Formats: sequence, structure tokens, C-alpha cells
Amino acid sequence: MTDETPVPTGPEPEPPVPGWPKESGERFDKAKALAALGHAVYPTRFTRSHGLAAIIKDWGELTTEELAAKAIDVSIAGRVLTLRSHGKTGFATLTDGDANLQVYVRKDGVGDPAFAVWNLVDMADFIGVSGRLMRTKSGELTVQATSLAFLSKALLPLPEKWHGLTDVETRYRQRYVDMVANPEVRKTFVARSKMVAAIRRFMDERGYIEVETPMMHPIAGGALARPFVTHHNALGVDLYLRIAPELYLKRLGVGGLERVYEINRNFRNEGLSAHHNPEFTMLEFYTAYFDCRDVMAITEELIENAAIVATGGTDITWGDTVLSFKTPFARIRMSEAIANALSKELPQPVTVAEVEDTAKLKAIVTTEAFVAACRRKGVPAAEYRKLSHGKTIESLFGDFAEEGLIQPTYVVDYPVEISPLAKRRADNPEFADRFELFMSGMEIANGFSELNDPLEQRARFLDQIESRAGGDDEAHSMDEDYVRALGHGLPPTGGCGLGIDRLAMLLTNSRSIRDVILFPQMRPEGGRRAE
RNA sequence: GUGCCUGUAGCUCAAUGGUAGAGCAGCGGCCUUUUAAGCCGUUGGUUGUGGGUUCGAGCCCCACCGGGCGCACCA
Repeated sequence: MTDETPVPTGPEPEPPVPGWPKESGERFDKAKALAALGHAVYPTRFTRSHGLAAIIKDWGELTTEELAAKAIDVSIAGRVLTLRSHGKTGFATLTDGDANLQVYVRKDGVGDPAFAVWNLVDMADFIGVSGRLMRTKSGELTVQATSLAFLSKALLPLPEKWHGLTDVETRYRQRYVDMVANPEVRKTFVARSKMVAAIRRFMDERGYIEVETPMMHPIAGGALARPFVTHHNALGVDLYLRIAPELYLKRLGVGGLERVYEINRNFRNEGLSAHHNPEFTMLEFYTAYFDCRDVMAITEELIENAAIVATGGTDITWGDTVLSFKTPFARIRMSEAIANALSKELPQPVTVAEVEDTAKLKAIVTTEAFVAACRRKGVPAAEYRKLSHGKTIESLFGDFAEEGLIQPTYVVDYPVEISPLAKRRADNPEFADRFELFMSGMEIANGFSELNDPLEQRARFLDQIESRAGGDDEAHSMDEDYVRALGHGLPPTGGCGLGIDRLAMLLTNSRSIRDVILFPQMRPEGGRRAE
């Protein structure tokens, strides 16, 4: 400070909540001034005549003269996005989420008491305006206010209007701010909702009934994944958040529900990435008397339909490329996808027969050329020496083939070893009658002819338990009740699980799963709790 | 869990190891058709946290707390 006389100022406004920015103090003072004028700062209701989108749709094309002649009176409400004050007049742009509309307030139009309220309005506040539709000199459709209602105070300021909110951490943690500051975020979640609604409609129309099965499981089954553990006090037992609803949905098949689906959350205790959130939404559906191929047919039809509803077509923009969701999707055997991918990496072409032969495949993964290929990919080649044939195929597919499946592609014929709940192929018992659907290198769906032989299922569980004993903590546990259910007879059934979040990513051109989950998992603010 | 990057005003961003700044927002003033309103004036900082090096740290070093991307695990 210099030794000049300081400008006298009033008492500094105090933020109403410790830690809030100084501006919240200014806004709180205005709220108090509003109350002093006899207005509720948080009134209960306001009657709108129209939504903003409806006004623009019905009258947005009318000329200045037509609007004047028709004398259309409306009552609108919304959040103040921008504010331009001119002394005895002012303009504000309101938004109601669907659309924006300008309002024009004149002191001689609303009267002195209402204009005093106007002078206490900040950006981000909610107001209601009644008045007549007009067009300004510059041609913008505007409501010229005859009355003004204060509807809700925003004590905190929104991000500035030019750059909006870009800090990704704040965007995910404070999604409410993100959605106001970045309108396209709202569009993404509206599109996701349309997609899910389209899927429900699709299933309902085909005679499927929607069911809800337990989220807390005594045994975490139906997928190969690590679960979250929780505890029930009264029962005195640990429970697992479900990793998949599969085994419960198939119990319903035993009970006589021939077509069921569930759209709900699964929880897997694994790392986070652009493609993984610990809780994620899956569609699972089961159809009596369907096999794997029937399930593939209905799955691609469902996805094509969802794309049309959510985006208007089957050509989906995905970054620099266009994905075609037009059915039928490409199909490739898993061994063939591996043979193709390996042939590009190795000096000698690899055949499907070689991939499917235990000894020959083992020989390939121990060659110098293969080790070199692994090094190029950053994959530990030594791991391959320890793997069984089925696990080798699984790893080769993941390491070499998967990333190349950009257009929607069904991969079929999975090793039985990695498919403990799927039926064997009748013509080749080494392989399960199973498919997975890949798009843009991501797994989107997984389905198969359900294993319904209780004794083979029990044997498969026992194999899994052996793997678990061998250190595979994602292997399946024994579920005796599920075996008992199968013991009562499950009709031939085809099932499918489809990742809703990932499909939403593709249909909204979102690079990260966090952009299609409203509140993605983050570390708690303030850091990890002390142990 | 690991490698690289990153954290500065409410928001978006500057600042060779040498006085922490700008735009918007805010506050005061003028303004009855503006629209990134304008013009004049002006407040605002524990530079994520804690240590260290240095005459001097937003900048260099260490640890920690968050976040992003890649890898691992997985869908």
C-alpha cells in the first residue's frame, strides 16, 4: 500500500460458507437485500406458459411486424446465462437446458419495485419473466418483460462464458457445473438415455420382461473378475457386490421365464481407465430355445436400432473414422483373427490349424520371431511359456488381434477353458459356442449358448476352483445352488451381456468412459483416508 | 500398482531463480434495443501441502495430496 488516502469502503462481505469464494459474499448480500425488499430468495413455484424450445419452435421464424401484430404473451423461467445491464434497461439470456432465450427488462416496463429486483439479479440465478414476444433491432427473438419473479439464488459463480470449464477434475467431480458450462455434456447424457430407452423398448417389444436380481451376492459369480466385499451386520456375513447377474438370470430360466433382461450395475474391483469404471452398466438378456447364433442376430439388430434412435443413422462418427452399425456385423473365428494378426508379425504365415493345435501353437510362441514381436508390442513373451493352450489363445487374441477390430465384428469360437458357463460346440468340443462383439478395439458384448448340463457345469466349477488354487484369483467359485437349479432343468438358452457405457461412448463419440458416466469414480476429495 | 505430464485469483491462462500479472467474473460510476454490450475507476493470491537448496523459489530438489495420458489388471 502507498501512503495515499485509501478509498473508504464498506464492510467486506463474508462468504456464507467458509472456503467459498469472496464473490459468494457479494451474492449473499444481494440475497439479503432481496429479502429486505419482501421477496422470497427461494420461492416454491412459478407457472410457466412455455418451455424455451417451444417458443423458438412456434414463433422463432416470425418477423418483427408479425410478432407485434400477434401480441404473444408468455411466462418463462430459467437460469441467467448472460447479463447486460444498461442503466434503466437490461438484457439477460435465460436457459432452461433445452434452449436459450433473451429477455429485455425496462424500468418503465416492469415498474420500479420489480426493477429493484432486476438490479439484484446475478448471472446463474433463476428468474421467471412474463411479457410479450418481440424482436430486437438486431433481430433476436426476445421476451420484453412486464413482470419479473425471482426464483432461486446462485450463491456461487459459474465459470466464465468464453472458455467455460475445462479442468477435467472439476468437470467430473462437479458434474452439475460441467453440465451448465458445457452444453454438449448434457446432450451426451440425453443421447445415452435415449439409447437405453430404445434398448428397453426393443426388448419389451420382443416379449422380454425386465427383472431385477440381487446386487449383493454370497458368491461372486457369472464372470471372471475380482469383486468388492461388503458386510451385512445382522446376518453376520460378508457379501460381494455382484460382478454379473448371469447366474440369477439363468435361475429364472429354470423357473419358467423364457425371455428376461436386466439393465443394471455391475461392480468389479479393478483398475480405472478410459474404458473401465469400477461400477458399470450392463444389459444382460436370456432367451429360451436360442443358441449362440440366434443371440448374435438379435444383438446386432438391437445395436443397430439403438444407433438409429440415438444418432439418427447407422454411420457412427468415431474420432477420425466412421463405424458402420449396419447389420449384419462381420464375423471371424478367434483362431482366424489370431492367425491373421500373427501372420503380419511373423516371417512365416500362421494358419488357423496351427493356432488350434496345442503343440504347434506352443512351438510358435517359443520362436525367436515371436519373442521379437512381443518386444515390439511391449508384451512379456516369457508369460506365454507358462500358459495352457486355451489361455494362450486368449492372450494372443488380447495382445495381437483385438486392437485391430475397429468395425463391429463378432469373434466366435472361444476356448472352453476361458468360458466356464458356455456350452461346448457339438462339432469341436475344445471350443465354446460363444461370441464376443468388438468395436473400435473394445469389447462391447459377450454371449453364448448357455451351459445347462448340471453335471458338466459342476465339473467346470471344479476346474475353476483348481485354477483358483493355482493362484488365479479371478477364477470362478463353486455355486452349488446354481448347479441345483440346473438340476431342475434349464431349457436350451442363449444369453448375452452388453456394456451399456461402452456402447454409449461409441454412440456419443466420447473417448473416455468417464464422459458417459454422470459421476465417474474418483478418489475422494481431500485425499485418502488415514488407515 | 508403475512411467511421463500436470496443479498459479471464482473461471481461462501468463510470469530467465530477482517486485506474482492479464482477460472474463466481482465491486463503484455512466448508459432505455444489448448480445463476448461499451466506457471510466477498482478489489481480489498460504502459486495443491510440507520440507530442503539459495542472498533470493511459482520456477530447482525431496516427500506427500489430487488429476490426465500410457502400461499392468480387466469389460
